[in-house]
Amino acid sequence: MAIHTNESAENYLETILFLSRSLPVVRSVDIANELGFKKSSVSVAMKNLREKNHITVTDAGFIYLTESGKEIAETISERHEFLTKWLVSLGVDEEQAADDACRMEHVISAESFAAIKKNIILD
Amino acid sequence: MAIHTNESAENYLETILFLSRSLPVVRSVDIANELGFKKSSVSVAMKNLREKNHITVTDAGFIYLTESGKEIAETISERHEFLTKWLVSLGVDEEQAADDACRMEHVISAESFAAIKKNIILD
DNA sequence: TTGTGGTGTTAGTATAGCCTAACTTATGTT
DNA sequence: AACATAAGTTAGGCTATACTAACACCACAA
Repeated sequence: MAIHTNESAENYLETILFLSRSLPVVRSVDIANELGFKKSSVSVAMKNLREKNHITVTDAGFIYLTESGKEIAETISERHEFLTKWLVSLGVDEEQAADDACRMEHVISAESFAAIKKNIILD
Repeated sequence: MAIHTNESAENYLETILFLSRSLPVVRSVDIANELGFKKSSVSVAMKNLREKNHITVTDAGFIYLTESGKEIAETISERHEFLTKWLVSLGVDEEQAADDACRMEHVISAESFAAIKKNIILD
């Protein structure tokens, strides 16, 4: 049976990366808004990510990905984009595609994703 | 964020269907053996499935899918087979493919699965 | 200076799903 | 009869992840 080891953590990291592309700095509250979670939930999650050394947080509350955090975020983000585009190219509705991608991106092995990427040409 | 509403339940139902293909009757202990779970866990899960009317259980402990249970089980089972074959056809190792399929099968929307099935010809 | 809004934290709650431990019950063997 | 084995149940524990409630802090405005 699948153990969702880190799905939640992966999502937070991906969101931090995503937000960092449009915001000058990323704060807990930005993540909460983006994900529709309460700030207390994000606060606890950030504490965990800090303990795992996937992020650093400045005194001002600005959140930055560490090397390991960036690596995870980029992996998930790449999958997200690819899977979304792929589903859309198959005729799936944008929103639904993004939604499904958001769940699939966490459960595919590196091996399978590589195989999919190699065999499916987009654009 | 994804809410794994029924991943566990879906898996149990799929397993019941799977076992019913090779066993004369399916009992809790068979499910526990198949999934590598403890019988107490299965017992509780069966209680939930019973309450949701996805299975019926005879006095002798034989488990049968109801219409709704069968429908879910068949949906998931079809996805499992399709996704596994697909990944294998892309060069993914049998075991890894089955493993990934087992996780993907629960998170894909009906719309996306239909689109994938329509666009990918296997065999 | 006092008050208000925005941000973050902590504590405690709830649910899902697995686990171990302990128990009941039925069956079957000696 | 007595005990072992197999099957199922219940109670309680643990982890992950979200939640609400309550509070601390800061900065700015009246």
